[in-house]
Amino acid sequence: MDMLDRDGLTESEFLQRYSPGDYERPSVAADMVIFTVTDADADSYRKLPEKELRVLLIRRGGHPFLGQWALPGGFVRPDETTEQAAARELQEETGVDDVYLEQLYTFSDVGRDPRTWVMSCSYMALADSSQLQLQAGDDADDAAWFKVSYRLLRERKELIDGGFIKALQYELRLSSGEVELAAVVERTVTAKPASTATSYSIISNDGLAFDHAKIIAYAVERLRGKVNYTDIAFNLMPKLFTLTELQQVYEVILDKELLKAAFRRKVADLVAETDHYTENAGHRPSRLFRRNMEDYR
Amino acid sequence: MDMLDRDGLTESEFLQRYSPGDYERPSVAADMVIFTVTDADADSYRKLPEKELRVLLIRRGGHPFLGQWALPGGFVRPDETTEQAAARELQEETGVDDVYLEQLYTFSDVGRDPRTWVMSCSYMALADSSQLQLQAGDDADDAAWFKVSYRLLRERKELIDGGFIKALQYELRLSSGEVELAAVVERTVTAKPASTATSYSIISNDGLAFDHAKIIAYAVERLRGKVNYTDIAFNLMPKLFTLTELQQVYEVILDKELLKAAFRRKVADLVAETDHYTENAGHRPSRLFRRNMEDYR
DNA sequence: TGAATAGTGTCTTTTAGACAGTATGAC
DNA sequence: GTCATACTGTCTAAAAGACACTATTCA
Repeated sequence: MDMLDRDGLTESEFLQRYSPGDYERPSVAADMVIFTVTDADADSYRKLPEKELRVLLIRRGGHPFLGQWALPGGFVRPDETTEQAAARELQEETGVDDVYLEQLYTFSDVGRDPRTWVMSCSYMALADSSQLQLQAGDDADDAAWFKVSYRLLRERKELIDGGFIKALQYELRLSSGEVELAAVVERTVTAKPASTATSYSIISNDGLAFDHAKIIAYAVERLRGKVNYTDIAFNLMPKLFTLTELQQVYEVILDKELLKAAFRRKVADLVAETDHYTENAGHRPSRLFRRNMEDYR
Repeated sequence: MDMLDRDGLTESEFLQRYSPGDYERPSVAADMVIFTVTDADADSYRKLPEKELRVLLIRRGGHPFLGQWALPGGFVRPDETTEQAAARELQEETGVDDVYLEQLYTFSDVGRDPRTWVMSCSYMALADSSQLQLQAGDDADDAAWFKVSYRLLRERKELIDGGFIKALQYELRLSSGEVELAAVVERTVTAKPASTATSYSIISNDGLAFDHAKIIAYAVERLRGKVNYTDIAFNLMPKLFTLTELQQVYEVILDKELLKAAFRRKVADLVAETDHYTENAGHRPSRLFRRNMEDYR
């Protein structure tokens, strides 16, 4: 390119002389909602264990939010993308690097970090629990996998002039052993004649650092939204699994029971059967399946 | 909170003494893909005009990418969210402030801005064209509304060890009067046994600044994805519209013809009929509808 | 009257929901 | 045989696709 600008400079001349101004810049953190699905303790050896959706949190060892629980994350460096920063943190926290990673949303509320101007570019990671070391307190950090519950608590709709406001409050409950965290997050849809806007806010929060309740709520909603029309759930499954296990994963994500026959029809093209079966259960063995890579939509 | 950290400080003491380190921070820009739908010139007064999906671009008056076309946007300031920055830029560029705004994705590729470290937090805005001044060259800037075409160009699938790579190339064409811009963007899905990853890359680019071809492609895909299961399209409609116009908007977004009867069934609950009709068309008048705000799902 | 669009009726196909039935291995 | 789960068959209901038909205005 040889175009000259107002000062008669070429692009390379311009770039050589360019110096960034000294206006303020934010720090950008990559924070991660790492989901996995684990087995609950079975009541009896004959019953199948229930599945639980879990998320990794880290107990803060310093101010601010000392003693509270936060999502794993860290600051993005100049030589990497936000995604690479997320993958790097994930590797450091969990020791795995080959997991599903999806950018969620960039949170930038003023004052969301009391120290300084920090934006959070958040990611959702999905990992098969059999590849993870699930023990808490692995690092010097106090890390733990929390069971996730996210349920509609209250619903309010109000008609306004030519539109409406709809507010949905969801209760987020996180539990790990003795530790119980809870928060209420509200999603508000404001529909006006010309435009519709959606906003999230934290109504109450007990034990979660920063605005991380909002980020986790956003992640659960994204996961629920995608589970039905994508094959995202397979990122939570081991290589071989039974169709009942796959259904349990869908159910624990959606917090809703599904009908077996309909579920099997729905996933029929997504899975491929193998010649392996489960063994030594107190009941009929189940065929093991793997993800079907051949005819992907 | 009166918890003390390792140094024996309370949270407020900690914050008072806190000083941000001098490590490098990125600039964060809010860039916007502003969509609207306009009428093409009708062949005959008796025929209905076709609809066109349009996006606002600004011709760069300085380096880098001098003379090329870029999305409107600007840097986020410390006292505002990325969304507020986007809304502010939108107001400055188009004079409207009551439009639909949705965060898309944060692009952070290293070197995406040749000057310095800049991330782009991108937004999609949807506006009713009757509220906009559609003339180009409104500001001192050279601004124009480009007709958007986004079509699948090539599809490639390759089976790899235990997984596959699927690459979809889309051609993005933007035209405004004599100006024609074109780019090819590839979406690559890499499915491995443990995880699936999706990435976007620019294959070719003629006339678009920065990585904005990728951002526009991402916006079109988001819009197409949401049009079928949300009421997002109403943000592109005037207060009163015919069902044929609504269908045309769906069709121009999806780049696909829809069946009239099925379409009307689908949107039946989303619209409310009025007692007004179109007038002076060269054919039977059409009932005007408005968006139904009463029974929102 | 005819060109062009508005709007409806109905048949078929597909998909989802519901539920009952049979099958099988460990004890 | 019994328990618990595996797996299948089939009826019904709802949604989507396809297409033809009638209705209405204006030049």
